[in-house]
Amino acid sequence: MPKVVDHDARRRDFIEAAYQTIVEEGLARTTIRAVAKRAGYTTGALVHYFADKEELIAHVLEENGKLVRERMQHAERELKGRAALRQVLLEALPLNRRQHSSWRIWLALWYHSESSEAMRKEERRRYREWLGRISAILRESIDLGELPAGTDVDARARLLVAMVDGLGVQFLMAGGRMSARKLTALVDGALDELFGTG
Amino acid sequence: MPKVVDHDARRRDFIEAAYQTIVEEGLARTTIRAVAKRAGYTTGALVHYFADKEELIAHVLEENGKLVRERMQHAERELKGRAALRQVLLEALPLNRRQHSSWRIWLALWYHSESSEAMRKEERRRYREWLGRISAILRESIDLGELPAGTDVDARARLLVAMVDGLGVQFLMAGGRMSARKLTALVDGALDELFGTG
Amino acid sequence: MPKVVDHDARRRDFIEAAYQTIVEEGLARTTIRAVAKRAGYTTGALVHYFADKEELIAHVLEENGKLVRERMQHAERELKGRAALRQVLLEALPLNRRQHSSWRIWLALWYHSESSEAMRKEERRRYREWLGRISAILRESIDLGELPAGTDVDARARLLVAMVDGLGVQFLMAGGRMSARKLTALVDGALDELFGTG
Amino acid sequence: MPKVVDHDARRRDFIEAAYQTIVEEGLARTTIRAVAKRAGYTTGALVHYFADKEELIAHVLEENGKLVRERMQHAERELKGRAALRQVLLEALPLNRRQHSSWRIWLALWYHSESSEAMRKEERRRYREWLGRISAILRESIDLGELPAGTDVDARARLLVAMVDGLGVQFLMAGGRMSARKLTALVDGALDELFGTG
DNA sequence: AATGAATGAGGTTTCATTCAT
DNA sequence: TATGAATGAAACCTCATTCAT
Repeated sequence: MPKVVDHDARRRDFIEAAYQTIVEEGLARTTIRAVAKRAGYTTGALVHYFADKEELIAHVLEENGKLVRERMQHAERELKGRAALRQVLLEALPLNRRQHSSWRIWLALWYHSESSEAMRKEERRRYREWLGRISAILRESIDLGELPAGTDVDARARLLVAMVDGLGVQFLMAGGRMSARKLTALVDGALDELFGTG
Repeated sequence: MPKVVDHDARRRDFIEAAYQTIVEEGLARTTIRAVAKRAGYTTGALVHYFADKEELIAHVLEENGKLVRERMQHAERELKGRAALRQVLLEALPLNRRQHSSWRIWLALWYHSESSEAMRKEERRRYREWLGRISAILRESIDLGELPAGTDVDARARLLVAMVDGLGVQFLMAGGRMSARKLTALVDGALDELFGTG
Repeated sequence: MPKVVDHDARRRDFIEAAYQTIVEEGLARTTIRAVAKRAGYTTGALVHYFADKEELIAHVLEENGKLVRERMQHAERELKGRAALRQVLLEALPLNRRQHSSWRIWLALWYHSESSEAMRKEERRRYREWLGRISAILRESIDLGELPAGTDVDARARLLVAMVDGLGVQFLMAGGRMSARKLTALVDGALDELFGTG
Repeated sequence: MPKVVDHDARRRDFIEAAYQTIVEEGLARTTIRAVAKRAGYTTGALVHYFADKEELIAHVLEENGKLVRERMQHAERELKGRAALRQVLLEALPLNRRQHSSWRIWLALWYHSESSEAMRKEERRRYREWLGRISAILRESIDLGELPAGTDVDARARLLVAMVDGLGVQFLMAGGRMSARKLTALVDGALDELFGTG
């Protein structure tokens, strides 16, 4: 019998180590040595689980997507219409530690997407999900009578996603000079306007 | 007798070469060798003008900011109120070749801002300018009667900047799947709403 | 009770797998992982049967020698004198798939012989066999009256072996630009001369 | 002014170091580290002159070809007909230190030719030269009346080249058990037969 | 007997930086 | 000032070998 090792658990270890390294050091400084060391193994061990660096990074992206998705789905399950929309948008912003990490990944994604097919692919998937999710909630809001029937759902969804992406960047770049409260207020202001409650 | 050299002109050569290299190859592939070669000099020459790579990059960022500023100022000189706002927002989006280049720089900025003080500093300057410019136009619109007097100028400005940043990223990531026309329509839709002309 | 395993059969599996890998990938790319995988086992299993890589390779060489020997012996059993000589020489050339494989092994042997005692040893054995075989057939030809009694058997044998080795290399390097027919014609021309039938 | 360096001389240094390393250690152990060290530089320096390992090796092959060519041409200038042929054949055999080195290169060439286009190309060039040279001398011998007019020059040339290649390998593999005198005697025996003087 | 995870040395390559000229 | 050769650290990747199970 082989040395008893939970192969999947070990893979998760490396993915988690890579995730944390990207978040803390940036993708450029995320070397396989650094990842392996953080995970408590040697570089050679990492290669057992991921053929090369690119494959490892791809898994990190996938993992990040999965985490975000779960948080969003949770918000949708609990709430409806405007309340759900608000929760999903806030959940996407870098207000807490987990989301802050996801944002570091996204910035890396945006930056590298011009030179990496894997990155582009992942980023497109992210947008597709985002737009689909927001659109669904908007249609729900229409059904609930919160929004007028003639609302251009697709355009609205794109503008909301843009707002979140843009506010997220602003918040990150402010480096503590913008409060979470202010960020939330901006989102609520936009929602007030959208739902005609301003 | 010292060799007569236009020190500033030479510096601009290197900055321009670095700018083009970042835009075309990405910051990761922007080696000082590549920059020096593109400028028509050797690595050793570059070192005379910039202490290290980071200093060179910082100057590229500054240069990029200057270029964008000039385009914006031009738009402001020619137009007023809503028309000026529209022009400034469109000017910021990656619709033409020049703006596309600036966006490549910004993505690099965002990505590296966590690990580079120079990047953070430049990015904060960019936001300050952006917000100041938009706020000024919004106030102008209020004066012109295009917007109600009670408009929260600061919040509006932040949301507009966020929209532009977010839409810019969406457009870049779409990689040709989103038309310039559609992007413009999204901005116009947002302006219609803001100015109550939807 | 120990697990019942046909030790020799398992060893042959590995040797055969290594043989095929060398032939198809070259000795440089013949990693023990690749061999083990091709054999349907893991690297750890291979180690049970061969102390290290060199020992495995040595067995491949031995196996290859055995295969060639069998083909030659078959030719000798069926034919006599010049006819046997012709058959043995042609059997040695890389005209068919099996022989092509042996030639890949020999080229590896020649190349590595300077740095590997095992290789040198195997190669010397190959020559000893070759020369003994050819010499025996030449003496047979003398007995049959096909060759004059004064023939310098040893020199003749060495020149014939050299011819085969040299032609084999030419054929392999030509990479399809030399036909099997032409190769055969060259051998027949040499035999015509040797046996005074040109 | 730059550091004064004879660029071509430096390249030759590296090529010579690589040549010696291949000869003494074999191509497999010819690492760029080893080559650079032997040349007295660091690995980084080597990269200034050769983009990668393959390019360096290609130059070694070319250099080797040049050396052999020069020796052959010298033999041809001084002698005619059979005497020239004898000299060229002996010059090709690994009888002296210089030729011994060339043979190590050729064995590497043969071995790696299946997996390297550069190797195949170089080897084909070697054969073309070889055959052309021998054919020319054979035609000269016909003109001189040393050989009958009907001699099949092409077939003869191929057999002579094969003989030399085969004898060279035998000699190398014998590892000192075959004397230079014996090797020369074998060649002379073959020439006696060819020129009808046996 | 067999597994296959893990090690760690060693390979090629890239590149910011230094420095003799 | 300018050159560009040279350094040397660090990156990714490969792989024979070891060893706990």
